[in-house]
Amino acid sequence: MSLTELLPITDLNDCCAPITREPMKADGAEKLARSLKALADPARLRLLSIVASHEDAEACVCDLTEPLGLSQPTVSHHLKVLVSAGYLNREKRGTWAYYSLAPHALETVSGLLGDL
Amino acid sequence: MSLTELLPITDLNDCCAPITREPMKADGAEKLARSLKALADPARLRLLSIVASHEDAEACVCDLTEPLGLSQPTVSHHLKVLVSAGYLNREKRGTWAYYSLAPHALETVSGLLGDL
DNA sequence: CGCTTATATTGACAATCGTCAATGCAATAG
DNA sequence: CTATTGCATTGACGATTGTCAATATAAGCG
Repeated sequence: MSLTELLPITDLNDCCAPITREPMKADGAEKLARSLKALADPARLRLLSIVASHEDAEACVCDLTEPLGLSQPTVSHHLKVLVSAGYLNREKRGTWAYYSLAPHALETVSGLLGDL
Repeated sequence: MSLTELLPITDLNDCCAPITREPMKADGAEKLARSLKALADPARLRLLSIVASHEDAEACVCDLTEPLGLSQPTVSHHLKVLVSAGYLNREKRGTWAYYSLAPHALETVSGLLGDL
């Protein structure tokens, strides 16, 4: 996945007309596929799920490395993919980086799948 | 994606308890990731969308090759991925193979994302 | 200033993926 | 039977991915 080309989830809203039964255009299909690819990894799904179940729905990298059983650079990499795709927000406070769920990102992509 | 290990979508229903705010287990994350990976490709999203917008929601390979601009073997490959993941059903009638949407597959995965 | 701690980046590697040309396999037509 | 048509499979190829070790950056502490 090329990180530099990821679009925020909000751009997905115009990937396809919501009600019509027309086939998806190539452009919309690529946008949606990019958003799904960012989600389609067990480590990233667990990261989202751990963040979601934390108090205040935020967590720092140190909270995430051990439960996943992956190295710290690998966790940082997955977090970057999720931020680039618009699923997570990143806030740096002091030495720590706190990740939190982006408000409607998951609902948006989930809704688009339902309309497919 | 290893085609032999794909599970039917129905198996996703026990990938994680629906309401709880517990982090996903590794096993459930892998199942859901496999289902999402099958979806996370522009050609496959367009295939689903074309099938969905057809009369009777079914189409043969000959209907699908030209609108995608991909070779026939490539289209057959993508269709196989979608069938293995449980998104499409395949019925052979005479020389033709007709693909149709599996009834609740997309809703299931879409619902799981919403609960994440 | 140097030392420690938390996170990010780089570079490498094996594994997987998407694609096509060539070929195989069934089912129908003649 | 042979020829044709629709689809599947195989094998190859470059491209992308997930992972880690090593290194870099940056913030706080002494």
